[in-house]
Amino acid sequence: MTDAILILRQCGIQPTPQRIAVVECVLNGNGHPTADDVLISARKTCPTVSRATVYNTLNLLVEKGLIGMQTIREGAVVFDPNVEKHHHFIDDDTGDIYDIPWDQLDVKGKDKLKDFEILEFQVIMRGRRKKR
Amino acid sequence: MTDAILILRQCGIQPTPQRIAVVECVLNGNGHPTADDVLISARKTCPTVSRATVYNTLNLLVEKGLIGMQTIREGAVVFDPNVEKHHHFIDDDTGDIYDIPWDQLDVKGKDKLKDFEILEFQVIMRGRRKKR
DNA sequence: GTATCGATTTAGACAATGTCAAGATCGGAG
DNA sequence: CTCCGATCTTGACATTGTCTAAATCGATAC
Ligand SMILES: [Mn+2]
Ligand SMILES: [Mn+2]
Ligand SMILES: [Zn+2]
Ligand SMILES: [Zn+2]
Repeated sequence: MTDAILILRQCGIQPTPQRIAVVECVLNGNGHPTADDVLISARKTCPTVSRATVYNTLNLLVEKGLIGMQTIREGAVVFDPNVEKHHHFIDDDTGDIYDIPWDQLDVKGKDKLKDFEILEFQVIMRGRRKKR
Repeated sequence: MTDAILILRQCGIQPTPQRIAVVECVLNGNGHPTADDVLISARKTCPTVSRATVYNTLNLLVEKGLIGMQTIREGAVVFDPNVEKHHHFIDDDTGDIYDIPWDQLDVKGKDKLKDFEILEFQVIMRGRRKKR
C-alpha cells in the first residue's frame, strides 16, 4: 500500500483525486497494465476520470521516472511499476508479463558490438509459465 | 534480388501481382518495415494494391514462416525478412532497427528460471549507432 | 461570501494501426 | 463465352494515442 499523495508531492506533481487514482492503480495493481487497464481500474475509485487525464498522468509519471514504459506487447504500450533494471517473460497463452530480476541473467558479448553504443538492454523471453 | 514468384509457390501461395509486390518490398527492401512502409513501397510497382491485401499478405507470409514479426517499436509492429534467430538493436535517434547475429551474444542463467518454459528469447538493445 | 486567476480535467475531434465483410474483379476450366 | 472459386478493393469499424477548447476546481484577494 503506497502513499500516492506523498509520492506525487515528492515529484512536484500536484496530487489530485484523478492522479492519485492513476498512481494507485499502477503502483498497487499487479503486473504491467495498459493505459486502458489503468483507465478502467481508476474509474472504480474515481468514476469520472477521463482518458486524456489517464494518459497525461501516465506520461507525467514516466517523465518523472516513477514508472517505466515497455514496448513488448502488440497493440498497446504497457506501464511498469518496477523501475529497476529487469528482464521480461511473456506468457504466450495468457499474455501476462512477468519480471525477471536483473541478476538472474547475464548477457555476454555486448562489448564486442563495436558499431553500437548500448544505453540499455533487456532480455525478452516468450513461452509458458509452468503451473506449480 | 529474390525470385518472389518462386518463393510464393514453394509455400503454396498463389503468386499475384499484389503478393509479389509485397514479398519483394519486404525481402529486398532494407530493414524492418511496418505494414504502412510496405503499402507505400508496394504501390510503386503495383499502384492499386490495397491496405487489406498488404495486411493479408504479410500475415500469410508470417504464418508460412517466410518472414518474422517483431513487437519492438511503439505504434506499429514491424516485419522482418530475417527469419533466423537473432537479436535487435534499436537506434533511439533514428528509430532504425539493426539485426545482431545470434552467436554474438550469449544469455547465461536461463536454465535457473524454473517457473518458466522458454520457447524463444532475444536481447533487445537501445542506444545510438556509432558513426564511422 | 464573492470575484478572480491559473491549474486541472473533460469531452470530443482527430490521426494512425489493424481487422473485417460485402461486393467487384480476375483467371482458368468446361 | 460462361461459370466459379480465389483474390482484391472499398469502406466501415474498433482500438490506441494525442490534442484542443471549454468546463471545473481551488486557492487567494477583496
Ligand atoms: Mn491488459
Ligand atoms: Mn517506418
Ligand atoms: Zn517489468
Ligand atoms: Zn530482425
